[in-house]
Amino acid sequence: MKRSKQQTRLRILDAAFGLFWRQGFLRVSVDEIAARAGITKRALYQHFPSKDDLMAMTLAHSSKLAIDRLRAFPRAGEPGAFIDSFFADLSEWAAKPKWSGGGFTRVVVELADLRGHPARSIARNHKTAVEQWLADGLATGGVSSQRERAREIMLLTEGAMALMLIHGDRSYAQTAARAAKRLVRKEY
Amino acid sequence: MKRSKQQTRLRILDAAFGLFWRQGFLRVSVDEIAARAGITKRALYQHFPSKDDLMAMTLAHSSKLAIDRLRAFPRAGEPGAFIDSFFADLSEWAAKPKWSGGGFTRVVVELADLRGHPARSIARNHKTAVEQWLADGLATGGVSSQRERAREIMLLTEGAMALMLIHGDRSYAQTAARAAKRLVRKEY
DNA sequence: CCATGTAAATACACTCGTCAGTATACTTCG
DNA sequence: CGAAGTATACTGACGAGTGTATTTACATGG
Repeated sequence: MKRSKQQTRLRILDAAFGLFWRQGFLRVSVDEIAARAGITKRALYQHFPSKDDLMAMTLAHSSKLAIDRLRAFPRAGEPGAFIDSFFADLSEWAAKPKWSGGGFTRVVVELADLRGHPARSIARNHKTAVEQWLADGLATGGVSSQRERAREIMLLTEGAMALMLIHGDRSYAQTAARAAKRLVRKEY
Repeated sequence: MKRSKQQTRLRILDAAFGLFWRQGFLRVSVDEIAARAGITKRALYQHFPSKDDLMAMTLAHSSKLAIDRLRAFPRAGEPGAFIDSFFADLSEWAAKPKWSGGGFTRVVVELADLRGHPARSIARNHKTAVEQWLADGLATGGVSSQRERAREIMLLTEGAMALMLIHGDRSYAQTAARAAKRLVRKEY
């Protein structure tokens, strides 16, 4: 059962991501992560020095994945359609049976009082990248003041995630999409 | 040092609120709460049967306080001014040195995978009440489609809390206020 | 083709700390 | 007396991280 270092590392990151995402940081034990990765705890600690580091690495890894996914997202064409498909995607994501909100925001909330935690700056960079991606997409669609519009869409997106989680009601994503489309209309 | 049952109960709720709000549910121990309330743990357990119940009672209590505070909020007059003062209040709140986001949202996020937890329905009711309060305020100001507009403002508010926490940048509240004002304009 | 070294992982017991919740006997105040 | 609380020690569980000896599989060189 010899596996390459990289391979095992990835297995651990995948396992950690799935668990952190569903149950948060504090409610997941290192033993659980190791078990899910099909590995012993001792072996896990040969790859990551501590649970906090593992969490930071996990976030960094899933940020990469999420941003790759965004890059593949259809962004050209009319901004209304772009916004619609963006929020439709969000809504579909939230439809997963055990959806527990966005992983990045969740982590930041959970570690809200720990200002210096490495995971927080990763989450910050991630959100900044998404906002930038939105601004680029809007500019491509001919929207002016893309920076402000992109921020507004970020606000609506984060709000939709929180309220969908609180109420278990996905229609908040639709409301957010309608609001976003009105906000980017030229006539306004 | 004889105190009335009600008095002690309130001291505990206050202590718990302060700690839960800053550090979340999991990161606070019952011992800490008791110490902060100036009481022994044993005495605390004569008022609340478990930490989970205490948390639920704490949320219910602080929901009452928050809604009383909202009721005292100036709501009459021009909707633009109403929205401005609402988000200004939010921004000021977030300026507190150790601000850690909204307590209700934080709790829901932290317990995201525990669907049946009593604290969650309290948070849900709270957000519903706030949304209703917003709709009433908008209607008073002559805004039409107040329900949809109120939902949009909720989205912007929750988003602003999340992003202010993530980035440590209060300007998201201003962006949210501007967006909200544009969304309620009659001409739209 | 086989020996042997070595990286990766196992098995498993153990330390140390934390924390929810309990038990029991005592105290204070009205 | 009785309600409210103190003091203090305890149980039982869980979890992060370590120590140590052992095993598996591949690589390389003879």
